[in-house]
Amino acid sequence: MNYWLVKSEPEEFSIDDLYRRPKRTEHWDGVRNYQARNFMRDGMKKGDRVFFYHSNCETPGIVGIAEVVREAYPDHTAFDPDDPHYDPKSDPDDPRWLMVDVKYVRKLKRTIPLSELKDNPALEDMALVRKGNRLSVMPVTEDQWQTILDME
DNA sequence: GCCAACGTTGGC
DNA sequence: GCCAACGTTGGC
Repeated sequence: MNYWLVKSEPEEFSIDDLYRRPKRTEHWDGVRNYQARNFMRDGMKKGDRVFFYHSNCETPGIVGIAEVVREAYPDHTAFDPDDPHYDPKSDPDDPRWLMVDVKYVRKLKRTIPLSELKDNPALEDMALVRKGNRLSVMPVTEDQWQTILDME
């Protein structure tokens, strides 16, 4: 099994929003970064576990766990001119952008704030804690996963 | 192919 | 709200 971390702005889509979705499942649309897309396309497999991270909010940090329930398929929001993530260069016959479906697993007992993640030497290789990193989908090693669960 | 300009991300 | 860091765009 592989481990991942995805970011979301809670005012746009929070862990509670995921919980309230039918079947507690939502498609992870709107990723418009090639590196992040490639992780979804090439790496994310059904059953993989995913840390849910809240960004751009009062206390940025890891708030919960989800799981991949459907592997990469075309992100239809790229084809919709009325969608904020519309990309005219994504051809429906050769989709440029992909998404996966993720399902709520559980909330963490507490938010693990970014500040604590940055302070833990065991996590210094995570893209998340490196300065200026904007990647919204990233891999997490098994050791990092366990370290974070221990922090919970 | 270079690189300046621009738009976005996201912590603070 | 500010702004540093980064990715993308497009002129040349």
